[in-house]
Amino acid sequence: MAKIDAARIWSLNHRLLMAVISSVASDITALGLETKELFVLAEVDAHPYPAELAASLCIPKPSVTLYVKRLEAAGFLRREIDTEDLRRHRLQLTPAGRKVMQQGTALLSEAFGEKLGRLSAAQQAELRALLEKMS
Amino acid sequence: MAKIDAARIWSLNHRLLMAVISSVASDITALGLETKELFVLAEVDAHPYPAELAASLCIPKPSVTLYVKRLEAAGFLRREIDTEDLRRHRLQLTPAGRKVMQQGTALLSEAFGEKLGRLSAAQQAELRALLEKMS
DNA sequence: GGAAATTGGTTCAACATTAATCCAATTCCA
DNA sequence: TGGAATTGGATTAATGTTGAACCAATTTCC
Repeated sequence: MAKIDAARIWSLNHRLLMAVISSVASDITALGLETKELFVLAEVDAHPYPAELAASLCIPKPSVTLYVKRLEAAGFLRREIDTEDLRRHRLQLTPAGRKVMQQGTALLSEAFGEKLGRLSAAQQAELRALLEKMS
Repeated sequence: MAKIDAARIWSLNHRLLMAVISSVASDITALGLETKELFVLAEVDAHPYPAELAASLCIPKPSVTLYVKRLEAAGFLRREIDTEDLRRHRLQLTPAGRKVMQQGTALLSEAFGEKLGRLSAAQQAELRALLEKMS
């Protein structure tokens, strides 16, 4: 059962996440960014370099280049050459970027929260713990 | 905390799934289909009509048209006009399609199983129950 | 019965993504 | 030290995806 079940759990999970993301996609674009760009924004604090973002988010480097370029043009991101390594671009959220990131994150939270709401607080904590253990 | 935490759980989960999928992508394409096509194949038994697949998988109709066309050309899928409703195309896995679907699913299971393996059997069952409750 | 609205699926043109390739800065190591 | 290998990031040409519009079958409802 283990093998089959893993695929089933994966697929359940995948559909759940996809349903959530597509339910908020239009609200997110109303904030002035695409959902993929929101993922990037939300990771910048933890991974302030494009190469790190690409690895962390499992997206190709050229995509990161593109998203960062758009986010910078929109005034959500600032980039400066790293003084330690002149190849690297250190990224930083602007105040506007942080605001829109928090708004987008709140939208996601709200939508996912509707699903999470079917669980008790203890179960939510349990879910989080299980996911963290797997990460 | 509820709001912030929902986004955190969502994001944890998302990264986990993306990491799994990208780790098996090349093995799946070696089977002769794309990962997106595998998702379609794996849903055909439960949702044998393109419109249902689009809704169930949260992908646009034109994409389903394309994937189904490719899967049919590859001999993994057969389609026939539904006698009840001449607009509908009833889809059916071919033996080859079922085989490759099972192989692809097994790859996914194996990769996800490595993550799942960090949980006890009881915890795995718990995770599944939580996800089903949310779906 | 039959016009209007809905639904299943396709097409195509516009748009988004990415593999392959490149350049520059850095690191490795003989 | 200095040439080879590696790494960060950008570019571009090719590929993948999808919104908008479409046609045909079905359903609704007057």
